[in-house]
Amino acid sequence: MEKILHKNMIEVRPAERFSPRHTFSCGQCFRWRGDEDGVYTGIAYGKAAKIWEDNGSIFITSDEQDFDAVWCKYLDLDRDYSQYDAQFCKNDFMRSAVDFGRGLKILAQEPWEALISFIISQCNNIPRIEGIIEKLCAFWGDEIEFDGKTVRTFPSPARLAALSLDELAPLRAGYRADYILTAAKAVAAGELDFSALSAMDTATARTEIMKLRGVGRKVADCFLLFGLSKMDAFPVDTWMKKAAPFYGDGLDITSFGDVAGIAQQYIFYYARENGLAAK
DNA sequence: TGCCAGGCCGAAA
DNA sequence: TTTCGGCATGGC
Repeated sequence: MEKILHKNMIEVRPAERFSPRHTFSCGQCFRWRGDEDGVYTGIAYGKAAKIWEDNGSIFITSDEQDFDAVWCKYLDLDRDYSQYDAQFCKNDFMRSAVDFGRGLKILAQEPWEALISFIISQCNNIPRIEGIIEKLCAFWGDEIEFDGKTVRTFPSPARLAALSLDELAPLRAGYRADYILTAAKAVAAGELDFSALSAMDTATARTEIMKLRGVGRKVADCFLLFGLSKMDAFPVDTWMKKAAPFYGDGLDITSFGDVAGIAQQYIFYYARENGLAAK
């Protein structure tokens, strides 16, 4: 991967291993917005940026320091996913899924944001998930200036922990509000330590995070995969169950071993975008 | 209008 | 251990 410095912008090439569209619209994150030109705007680790692809390169509005400290890791740019193609493409279905989503990357999201985002996602549809998270940030996030306007970060655990259920009511998050508050209080009180979880093996970390009220196997594995970059975690949701008869044709998600989570994301994205139905 | 959404909890079997 | 009703809300 080649990094080229421009004024207020970093160029990375070649671009074929990273697709902003597939990465930001494959259902792993809820705060990146694309415009009609394919320019995506979002916030991570307190930094805002625009990211787009043009003429074989990826462009990121960032200085070199933020690129090295935040974006390179967040976008998983150093990992070449093509190394998994032979492993993933074991049948026609998997070949189609990988072809469809080629260029998607598993984002290294902030653990706290990933946890809350996927607590909100449970039994919910994506437009509404995005709406609830947008309100969450608008109400309680910190202001930062970007591109001539004010944008807001994802609110801190302490900020949310100080709220009551009544104060969370404007989110219209339903029964999930209680889960959000429970998680915020656990993190703010130091009972839930993301660094400690990160150091654990996946199975142990899963057992620990599932002790939180409102966190079952599905939310836990989304948190492990998208929030702690544990690539062997593999969330199984309704779409994955619908897809199972297809990818499971002599194949099992666990057979993808320590990158099962990446395989899972190809399958989920392909199944959802193509309205895959069970046989 | 009714069905469904990147589910989870607690009780019953 | 598996199954199942209830849960809040709103997108489609």
